[in-house]
Amino acid sequence: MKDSIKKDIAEALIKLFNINDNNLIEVNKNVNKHVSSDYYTNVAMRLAKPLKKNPIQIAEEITKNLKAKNNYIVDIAKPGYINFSIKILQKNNIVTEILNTNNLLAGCDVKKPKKFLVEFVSANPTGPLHVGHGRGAVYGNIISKFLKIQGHTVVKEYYVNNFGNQINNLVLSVFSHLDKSLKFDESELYKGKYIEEISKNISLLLEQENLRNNLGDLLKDNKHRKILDRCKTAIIKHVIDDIKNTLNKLDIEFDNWFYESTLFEDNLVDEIIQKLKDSKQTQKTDGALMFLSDEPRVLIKTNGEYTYFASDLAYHDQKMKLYDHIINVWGADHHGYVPRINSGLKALGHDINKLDIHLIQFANLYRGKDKISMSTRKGEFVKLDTLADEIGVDAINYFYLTKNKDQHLDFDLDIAISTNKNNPVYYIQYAHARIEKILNQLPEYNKNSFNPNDLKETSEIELITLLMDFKDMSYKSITSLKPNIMTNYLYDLAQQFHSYYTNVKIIEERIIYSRVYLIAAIQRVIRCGLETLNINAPTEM
RNA sequence: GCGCCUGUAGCUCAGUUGGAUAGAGCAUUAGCUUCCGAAGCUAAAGGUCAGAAGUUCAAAUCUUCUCAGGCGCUCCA
Repeated sequence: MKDSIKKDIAEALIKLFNINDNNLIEVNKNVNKHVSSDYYTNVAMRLAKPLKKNPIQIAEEITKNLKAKNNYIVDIAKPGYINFSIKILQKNNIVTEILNTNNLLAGCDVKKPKKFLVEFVSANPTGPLHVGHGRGAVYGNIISKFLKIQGHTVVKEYYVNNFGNQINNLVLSVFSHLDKSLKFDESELYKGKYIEEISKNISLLLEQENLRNNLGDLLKDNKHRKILDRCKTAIIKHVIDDIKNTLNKLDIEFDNWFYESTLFEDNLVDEIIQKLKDSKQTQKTDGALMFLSDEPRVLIKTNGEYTYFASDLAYHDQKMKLYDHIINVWGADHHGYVPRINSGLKALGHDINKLDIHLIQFANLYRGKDKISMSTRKGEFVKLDTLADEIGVDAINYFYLTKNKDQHLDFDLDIAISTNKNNPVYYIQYAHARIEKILNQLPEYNKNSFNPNDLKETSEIELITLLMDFKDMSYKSITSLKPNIMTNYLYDLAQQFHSYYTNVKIIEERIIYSRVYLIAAIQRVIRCGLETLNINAPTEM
């Protein structure tokens, strides 16, 4: 509808002023409560200056030259708006359109599908996922889905940092737990229940090798290197399995688990360092190798170890070659790292427009007024598992997705577990279930036909207008990767429906079947929206 | 000190590439059950869009500055 209005205006402009510029014409949904129209355009005001004419006058001329006026009513408002009201009968057809369309999201398809890599979660394998990881996990998963809906090919990848120092600290943490007499830097050690669990496994492994009582020697002595590596591998596997279980619980599945260590095994890190050296963008400072960015950044430390920066560049270098576009989902605390990666990749000859780094702001969880902690190191955290068990996957998805990613998010578990209208997930699902109940009582409603003339109540027109918006709204949500647009819309729709339900009785002695079609269409849209967000649409609750 | 994100009703937040008189929910107050699920609905009240200047016919939205909060400025990960 919006498109056909736009087309009509475009034709009028060519005819009147010989202006052929589609970017000039905006047709927007009217959100102003004091104006009753559906759409408006500001084109007359934008033309006022170049044409040196009064915008009202321009609006009048355009209005007179609109072609397909039979679908809508036009009026002009100061200082130069042209308002379009879709005729009610025309509007009401959206009901059957929704019910007869196979794929409501078909309009989101892109013309040229690309190969995407979406890298997300990628928490260091030094402990279980906690609630702090939840937002990035859910966000990464949903934008991957949105990209797929658009028709792109998407690979979801978890980048496992299994190489650096923090893994050594994890191993030491386990050993420290097994033998209290060993002395390490306490502040570097990981604590928490999971360390105990891992320790049990490792203890068994060491007993088999008769090394359980010689942990100190094991660490010092180079001849036990192989055993030590086996321990390390077993520890990482234990942590990764736990992470996989948690993600599984959230219905998040990765296509690929990429281990940092393979970059070194395949010599890729040295390759890109050589490349950077060749491009003369490195320098040696105090025995360390620096990359010359905004300021010198360390690639190889004085002690010969590689920094994360080095392996990250190797990782991205490889991915840039394999994909058309890469999205990294990072916590907002990493933002200072972005320019470094960009300049590094530029130096390696990559087009950095192919890389998008999505920074997710922190989410704070509350239980009533108590803030929930999430420090891995101290072992004081709530596992994401526990959260999933407590509030359910639907609530997790909804609450993490309902705010823009740039927005700090406070979310209260007491609301998420409540089963009343204070909980928006519940409220939306309830609308879906309520409709199901009615439709169940009228299984053969479609033996009666839909008559657009039946729906003339204000509440019905408002609902239909909302249904009409679904196409634009879902397009915007999916193509701009903003799930919060969808959550907000669904809440609005549920609200309108509940109000309608309370005020208009559908099952009466004389049933108006067009109303049944209307609520069926509402249910269809709610289900589609919820499924898009990985939230269940229950038929009863 | 420098950089990124944020600042809209008491609270949590919407607000479309700049458009008309600023939008919800919660909380508060006052109402609504012989009737499809009250797991709900209706209404009232609540605003210097952090502040200032600028651009524009038009600014919550764009620019600059100031203030406040969060985060980052390691040869940490």
